[in-house]
Amino acid sequence: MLRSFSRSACRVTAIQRRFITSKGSKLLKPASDTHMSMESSQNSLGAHGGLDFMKSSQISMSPGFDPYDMSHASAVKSMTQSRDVMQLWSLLEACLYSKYMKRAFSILQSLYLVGPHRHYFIDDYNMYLASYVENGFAKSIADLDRKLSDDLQNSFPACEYNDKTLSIMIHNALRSEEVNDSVLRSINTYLKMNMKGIKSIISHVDVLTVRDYEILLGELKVIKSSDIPDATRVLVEKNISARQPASADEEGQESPVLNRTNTLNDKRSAPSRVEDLTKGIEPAKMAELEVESSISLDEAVQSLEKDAAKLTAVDTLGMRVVRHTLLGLDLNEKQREKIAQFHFKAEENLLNLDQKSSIDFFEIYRSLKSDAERAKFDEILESFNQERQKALENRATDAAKERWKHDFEEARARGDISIEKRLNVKLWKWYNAMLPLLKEEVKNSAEVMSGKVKNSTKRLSQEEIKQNRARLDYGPYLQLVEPEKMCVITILELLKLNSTGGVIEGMRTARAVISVGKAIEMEFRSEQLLKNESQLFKDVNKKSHEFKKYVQRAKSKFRSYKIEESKVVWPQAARAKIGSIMISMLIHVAKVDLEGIDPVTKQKVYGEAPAFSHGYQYHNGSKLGVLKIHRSLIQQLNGERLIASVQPQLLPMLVKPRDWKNWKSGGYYYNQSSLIRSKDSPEQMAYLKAVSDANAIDTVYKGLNVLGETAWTVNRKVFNIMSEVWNSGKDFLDIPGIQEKLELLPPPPRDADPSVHREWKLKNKELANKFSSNRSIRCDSNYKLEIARAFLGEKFYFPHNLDFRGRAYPLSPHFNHLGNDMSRGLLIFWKGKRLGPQGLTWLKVHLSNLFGFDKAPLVERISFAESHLEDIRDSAENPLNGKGWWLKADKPWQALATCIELNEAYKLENPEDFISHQPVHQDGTCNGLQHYAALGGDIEGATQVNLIPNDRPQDVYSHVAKLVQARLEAAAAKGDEQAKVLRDKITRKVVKQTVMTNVYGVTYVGATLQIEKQLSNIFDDRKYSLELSKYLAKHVFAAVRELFHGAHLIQDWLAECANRISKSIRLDVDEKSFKNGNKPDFMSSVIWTTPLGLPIVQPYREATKKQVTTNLQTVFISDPFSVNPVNARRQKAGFPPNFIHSLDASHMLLSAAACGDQGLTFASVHDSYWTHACDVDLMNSSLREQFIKLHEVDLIERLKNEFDERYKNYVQIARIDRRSVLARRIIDIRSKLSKELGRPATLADEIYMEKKRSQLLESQSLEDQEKGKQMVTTVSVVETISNLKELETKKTDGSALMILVPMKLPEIPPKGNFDVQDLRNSRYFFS
Amino acid sequence: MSLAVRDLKTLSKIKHYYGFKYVLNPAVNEAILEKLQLEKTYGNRARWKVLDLYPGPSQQAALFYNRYKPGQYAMMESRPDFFQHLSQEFAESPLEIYNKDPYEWSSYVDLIDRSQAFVPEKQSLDHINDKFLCLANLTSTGHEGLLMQWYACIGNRNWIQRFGRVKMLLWVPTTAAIKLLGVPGSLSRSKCSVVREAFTETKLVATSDTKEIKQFDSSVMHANNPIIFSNKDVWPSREKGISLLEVDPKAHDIDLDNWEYVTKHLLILKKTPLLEALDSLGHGGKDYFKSKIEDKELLRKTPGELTNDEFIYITGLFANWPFKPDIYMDFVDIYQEESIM
DNA sequence: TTCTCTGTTAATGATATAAGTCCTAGGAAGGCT
DNA sequence: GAGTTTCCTAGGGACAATATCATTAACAGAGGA
Repeated sequence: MLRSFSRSACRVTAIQRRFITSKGSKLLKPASDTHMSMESSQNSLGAHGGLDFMKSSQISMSPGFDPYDMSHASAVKSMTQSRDVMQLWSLLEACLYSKYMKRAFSILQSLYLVGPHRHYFIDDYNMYLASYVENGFAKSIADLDRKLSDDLQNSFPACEYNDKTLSIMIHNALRSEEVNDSVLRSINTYLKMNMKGIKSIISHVDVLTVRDYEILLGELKVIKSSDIPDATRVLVEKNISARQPASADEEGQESPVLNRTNTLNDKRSAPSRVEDLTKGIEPAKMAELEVESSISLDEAVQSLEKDAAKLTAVDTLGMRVVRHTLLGLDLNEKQREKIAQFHFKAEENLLNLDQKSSIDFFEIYRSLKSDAERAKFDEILESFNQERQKALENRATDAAKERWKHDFEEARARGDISIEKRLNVKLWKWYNAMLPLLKEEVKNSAEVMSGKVKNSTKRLSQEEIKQNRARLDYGPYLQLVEPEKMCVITILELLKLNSTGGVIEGMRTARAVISVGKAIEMEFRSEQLLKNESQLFKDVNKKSHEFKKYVQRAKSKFRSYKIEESKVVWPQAARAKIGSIMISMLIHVAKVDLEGIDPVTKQKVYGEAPAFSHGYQYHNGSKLGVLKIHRSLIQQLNGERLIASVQPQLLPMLVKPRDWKNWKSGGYYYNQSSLIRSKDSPEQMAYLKAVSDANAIDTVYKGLNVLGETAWTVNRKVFNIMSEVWNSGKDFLDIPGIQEKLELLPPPPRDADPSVHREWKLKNKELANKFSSNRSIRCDSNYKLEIARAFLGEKFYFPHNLDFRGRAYPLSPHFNHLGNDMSRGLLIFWKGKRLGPQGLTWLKVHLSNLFGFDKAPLVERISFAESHLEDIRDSAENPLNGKGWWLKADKPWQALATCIELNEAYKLENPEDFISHQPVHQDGTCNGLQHYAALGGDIEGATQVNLIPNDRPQDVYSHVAKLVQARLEAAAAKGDEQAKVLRDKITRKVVKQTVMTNVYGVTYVGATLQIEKQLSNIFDDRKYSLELSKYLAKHVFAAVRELFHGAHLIQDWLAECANRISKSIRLDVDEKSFKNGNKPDFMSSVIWTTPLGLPIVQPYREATKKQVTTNLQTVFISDPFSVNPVNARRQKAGFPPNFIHSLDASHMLLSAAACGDQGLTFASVHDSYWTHACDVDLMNSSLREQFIKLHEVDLIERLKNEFDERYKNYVQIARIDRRSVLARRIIDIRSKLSKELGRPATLADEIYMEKKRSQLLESQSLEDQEKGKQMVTTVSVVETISNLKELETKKTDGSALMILVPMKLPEIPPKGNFDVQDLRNSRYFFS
Repeated sequence: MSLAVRDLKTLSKIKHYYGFKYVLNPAVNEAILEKLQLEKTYGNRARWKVLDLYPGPSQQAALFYNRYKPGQYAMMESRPDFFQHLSQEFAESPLEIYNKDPYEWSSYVDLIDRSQAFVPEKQSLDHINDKFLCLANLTSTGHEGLLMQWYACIGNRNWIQRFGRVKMLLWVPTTAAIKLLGVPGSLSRSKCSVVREAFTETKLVATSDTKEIKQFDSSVMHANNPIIFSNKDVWPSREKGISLLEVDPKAHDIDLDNWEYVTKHLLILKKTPLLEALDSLGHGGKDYFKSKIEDKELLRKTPGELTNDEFIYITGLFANWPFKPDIYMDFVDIYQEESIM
């Protein structure tokens, strides 16, 4: 079948659809509105396999939507504006929180002046107004009325209030002492002023408190119960009935929440969106159920606890219930005792290891007999963990501080005055020294900001004036977080950054200041959430356990509401400034005690020196600001457990992550994370927001939520072994041993030959490099182990989000299943499943795979494991002192875990009865090539990567190795020396990595290095092996190209598309893009939509960095809001692999969703999919089905259509021979144009002319269309030419003429005959 | 016999100049030689050895040879076009041509030690070596690094400077000359000018009439009174000019390692008062030096205003600092890590 | 009172820093078949 | 004379940063019309 046939059908529909939608939308409406209108027509769009591609791609291409890729001038303008807005926002926010209402108001005035932002201005005003009210600036109702009308009429005439404004007014009215008639009158007026109905006013749970609702509903009776958002309603009603027991019945009858018609205005309160923990059950019912059970529990608690003799006091009722439930389970004596003594203090930091009397929840869970008990246990653990998670996320800094204090006091009590004081004692001292300094600074800058300090009044030195000016900049941010916390944060951050950035005993200043600033911002955000929360719920009766649930639910609703709402991030420069202030203060106070030898007197001397020192180092002639940590401190740090300094946002979660519902709501509870971690690409964010608002990427959310739902725990056995190895301090597998300090070579004599000096320098650099990379690996392993230790016996989850191509990653970076062999070996599923016959065999296969024996038929792999049963037993029972068979595996730690699992299973009479927690992996055969083969319909390629059924799995790497071998033989025969040397050295291993990464666009240099790594084992001479590697890399590339011809055609096509797109010009560019003559700045990046509807924007642009002055030094940081030309090279090089990654990511998410539907536990590492051993077959068939579903559509064709549509009317620059006919015609047109303009015409003029033509052609009026057809432009002339290719020349001199030609993408390479449906029977597809 | 001196017109036919620039006006070159009065230093012509590095079109070499007829005149040139040109030009002359790259340290070992083809006389450090002169052209911007290393070699007394205080006549880009000749307090004061001050007596002999020469410190122009030639006499001629430096090495006994560390770090903060700048030398630098330096006036100066003697003074204090940092760990290794999964 | 000119300041851009200089792609030329 | 090879050069890359100087833009204030 020919490609052209199958490809055209889809195109017509796409264009028609676009036509319909573009008519339906209004140009000037904000993007989100446009999409809403489109939503109605979406049903007809889902034709392609039910995936979200169509819906989403149309949104991002709709006429009103143009976030970034606009003309240079307007892009610059809007981006500078949005940068300004961002800065103003963050300032506004800061001022409001620190109660500088005056300054806040003037910021509002500036914001008001930003034209395009006007539409959203009312939100900012509301923020201001709410703060105004909250801080008691409104003396009375009338007072605020006056203010509002004055502001809106005089200061911001073009701004209209909205329902939120009204809810603030109501809230203010209800603040007054007594609720009398006049209050009621006012409230009634406000309610009547509604824009979208009373319900809309009432929906603002972030403004109105529970008490407010109570009064409105209970006392004033001006609203209906059904108007209150769900989560809050139950709470309000309960509260009312608690206050007025008499009328409880009455209210209760009214309350049943059956009204489901209230979704029109406020999506967020849609009752169908059930809160995290109560998935699938209608809230009201749920509530009833819980009330019942918890009340009865309450009673039971009393009776049961009377008997328990030695229960440790547990203060809250909630925790009593937790413990009670646990004790109610079927447990053995030891477990009971443990639980009885366990504190159940949620506030106890998980990371305070020494103080934690640990309880192994996993062990208890595993010992439970019935599913019912396990379910009950899970539920109760979840509610306990809910509290702990909150404590973890919010009290991290306090916990650290408490520990320092504790250690300090202990040391003092002991009278310990030795020089080698414990680290924490030092930290506590620093903290105490720093705090007053910081408080002083906070005070000073507060004074400067409130205008009390005038530079003119007092005589101030030049420096003070400068300092005060700077305070105006950073002052607002300094007021937001308690000084105590800021001190702790600063200290922790600096310790954490020790030896990063290639600095030997310290860190880069730039990184340090930004990290500190960022950490403070993070603290502010989560604190802010908490504060608001307690503010709004302060009147709620919390004493009874029964209420807790409601409060919790309402709070969680409130939180996600609030998180979604927050739009501000501090500008990088502000972070740096704050950070530098903090750090310079710490430098000032933090001291260490020293001893040293005086070089003159040779006496021992004692002294004191700053613990941190700011200086510079050179690298290749460029300066680098560094913050050095004193050596004596470094030595102490090496021995410490620094786990406490890990931000809680970087740890796994104790409870199920918040579901992804929206592009910026999901993951942690008190911290915002965004769906896509596109580092500072506002462009992609804009696209993402649009599709997210249109609910076009629900499959993505669904997949991610499945990943987040997977509960894990730490494999205690493996952990113990690892811990033993670790504590020995020796190097073992990939863990480097402890190294005391960096020993450098002594310098050669001064008058030695310069080459000797050079050698010495190089050697030392290498030593330092080795040292610090070992150190950082060991440090990283330490983090992993310590986190694992903290989570021993716990049930935890990994919240996920996506990188810019849509690949999923856990948010917690240190310890997760994507990590190295060590992390993976430590992780097992919380949930266990019986192996069964299939499970047992898969477990064996898994072991065989881990040994690298993964390309044989399954039977052989099974027998591999079976033939090593004795080794398995030995490894499991005697891992460190036995034969150490597991150490020979490719992935030893995971192999060990599997050995242990198998060994345990075989201890049973019937191993199939074993309850297994071990994840079993299924990996694709070079997953990238699988996608390429499917895209190209390339039969040979498909065979190689097991898309086509076969009784033996194909081994690509061996195959390529063979091909390379053949090439070398041929070359050797011709007398090629290098080929002769290499011909018998080609193994599977040598080529493996290169073949694999080739798909992902590895460069020639990268491949050379990979091969060199392998060859360096054979050849000693580094230079020689590098030379050979280069040579070999060429051959490997050629061989892969030969073998996967189809894939490479596609790859080239993708690259060429990216190349042309990133060198194309939009018609509405303006002169600014042409500032360097006829070399315009290219602004279009490659944008596409994944099959799941996720829009991907390649973020490769030329970054512009600027110097920002801070207290310590200037730092060089990039401004994410600047509009920069694209980096065409990177766009081109990145696109093919990124496209493939976006496909494998789609496949993963689809599979995740499918597996989730089937109730499988599912985890993935990009192209390696994990589940329980017994479910592997089920998962495999899902994987195949989803792969087929993905590739049923001709994705390349669809991509081209999308491109054609998105980059329609773009032009590119070509060079043609000046003497050709075409050239003469163009010159002719140009001279005419010049005459009209009265000046020489530029390329920009031509583009403008062409723009007019295309506007006419696309116009609705026939007359205009006709005009357009008549118009002759330099581009239209080219369109008439068919042999453009022939005319093009490469010459850059005078003989060539630069012309504009319409951008045309190359033709798609023909598709082969492979039918993806064949995959269904290929069992080695993933194995 | 006299060697032919080619003019600019002829020599500009050489295809590649590899980014180097040469003065190709015989009159200018003659004037320069006249001004240098080398005969005062090098009395014994027969035992006089001259090493000419990157001779290029070799107009200067021909003039030099014609004027002085030194006992040995060796040229080191490996660039194909120039090497070929030299081979033709001096085939029948006493001038020696070595096809070696002056950039490589090994070239000198080969020439001097291994092949013994050019063996200069080693002399003591109390005078300029009167049997060995080095001429070189380092006018390519890419070779500025080499120039600076040669200066460092003077301090280290290695490379050709192991034969005593060997005078060098160096053609360099004017911008480099400006940097090297910076005096305390001037705008162009930098580490390399301190190096120059510490190890050498360097004079500006000649410079082209491009506009950069305004940046020379007026005292330099005054004291050296250089020949100013037209930039048109330079080939290939661009807007940037070249200058000739006469470098006379000095004897010194500086504690080089510490001195390097101190100057390097202090000169980063050229315009920061010394007391503050000293803090960047290591943990507690400010306190230590404050207690050691009596002269408060010195502490108020900025590093850019310090003379080498003052740097040496500070170096002395630094060396005796009990808690001084490890000066050999003074480098960074960027580009490792940064692989966030 | 409004407007223009001038001096001041903030912001932005440019340049030097250290001191072994990486590699490869692309193009012109030169010497060969 | 076409094609291949060789050699040069530019040019991309990581001056993947920072201090300081030069230049420009912005701004305020004074003084004149």
